[in-house]
Amino acid sequence: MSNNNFNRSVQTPENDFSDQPNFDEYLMFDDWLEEDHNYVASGSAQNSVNQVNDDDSGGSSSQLGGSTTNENGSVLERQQVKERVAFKMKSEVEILDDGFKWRKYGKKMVKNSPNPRNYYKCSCEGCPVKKRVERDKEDPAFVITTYEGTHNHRTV
DNA sequence: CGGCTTTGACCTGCGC
DNA sequence: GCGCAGGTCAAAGCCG
Repeated sequence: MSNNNFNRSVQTPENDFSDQPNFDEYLMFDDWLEEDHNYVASGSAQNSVNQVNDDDSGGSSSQLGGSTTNENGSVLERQQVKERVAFKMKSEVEILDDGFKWRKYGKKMVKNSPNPRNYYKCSCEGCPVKKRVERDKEDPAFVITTYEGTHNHRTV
């Protein structure tokens, strides 16, 4: 299954990004739907994010995972949404060489952040994967990347 | 010349 | 029903 290829690349960022000098820290969320909502709506979850980055402890990240299981409807809803993975890392550049080739198709100012959000599609024909990239509103040194979908091909 | 980025406009969903 | 915000499209310009 080629899914594994994509999963592997996002779940072990240190492998793919080891040659990127700026990644002092990174943080990854599996199925970050609820956190994403909180982040956009109020920024409350973002404090947790900062805590994790500040502390870099496994306990904090499990706190994020545990907070997503309280609503019946949203669990079902989440299962219907295509795979989404978000992670935040310390980087000066927004365009990371993650093994795939991306084409920018949009840029948008978002309400809760002074920084624009950039939209990218995988430029491999037929591949449905998209990603959003935005800078942390409080820590511009951090970049928040959200991958949506699964690559149906191997790395470019 | 081809591919990519930029940028404004348009569409859609959601909350009030 | 209206307004707002997010997401996508498409034309034009730029760069290799």
